[in-house]
Amino acid sequence: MTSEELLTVLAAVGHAQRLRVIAEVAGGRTYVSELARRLGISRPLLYMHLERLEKAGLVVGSLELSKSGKALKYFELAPFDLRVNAETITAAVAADAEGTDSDVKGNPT
Amino acid sequence: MTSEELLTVLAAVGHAQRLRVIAEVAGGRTYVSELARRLGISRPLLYMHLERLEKAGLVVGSLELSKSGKALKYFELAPFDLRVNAETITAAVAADAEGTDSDVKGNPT
DNA sequence: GGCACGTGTAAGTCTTAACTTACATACTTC
DNA sequence: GAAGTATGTAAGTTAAGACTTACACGTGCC
Repeated sequence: MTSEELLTVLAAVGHAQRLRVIAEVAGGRTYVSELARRLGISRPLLYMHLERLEKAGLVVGSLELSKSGKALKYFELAPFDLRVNAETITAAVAADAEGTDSDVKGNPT
Repeated sequence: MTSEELLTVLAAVGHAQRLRVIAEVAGGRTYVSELARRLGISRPLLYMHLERLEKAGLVVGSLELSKSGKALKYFELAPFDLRVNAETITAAVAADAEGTDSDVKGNPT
């Protein structure tokens, strides 16, 4: 994991609104407009946050058609469990310095 | 842990420069000016980042006197291991709601 | 005393992210 | 076809961080 990837997740999660979004989505899948109402924020704003969370791989969205024919964009939580400690961070920063060699270390024994 | 506390850590760690700072300090304690040179950033800027990291409890600084009499501000890594997952986040957001009766959901227990 | 090296901080600039407003599109129901 | 609800995005404003420059202060050394 490069520091850029790590940063994408950390920066995504390092914001009050997005923390609330995650908490809400963790309670069950919802569609955007409904979520915006629940959180009391504007839909475009929520949209931006969801985009960022999705890019970080924390939530996944899917456009679905209700049986009434209306298009609803549902979001649900993606399984994630990131460890933030000195080891994770130094490894990520070191991965940058390694240049092109991505140095896959799934099991740093 | 409230979301504010969680956020302090996540926001502190969610920045490229600070990631590098942590990685560098993880390699051993150093004083500010030396660290600034190594990272190639200005001392006041580093100062700000260190302040933020310290506030988040990720590093600890101590002003020491070298035997030559010069004051050096040393920083070293604080032990930390935070888990970033749905559970941590929902718990933190829920902790906020405790004590504030602003929004009681339609699920009275 | 003047230079080199260190800490600490104030004040400004600049960049980026967050947020708002507004509009286009689509389908349902009345 | 107008009203309601939904998605999607563009364009603008505002707020927040990040970053720079500059200075005050202290100590050791030539």
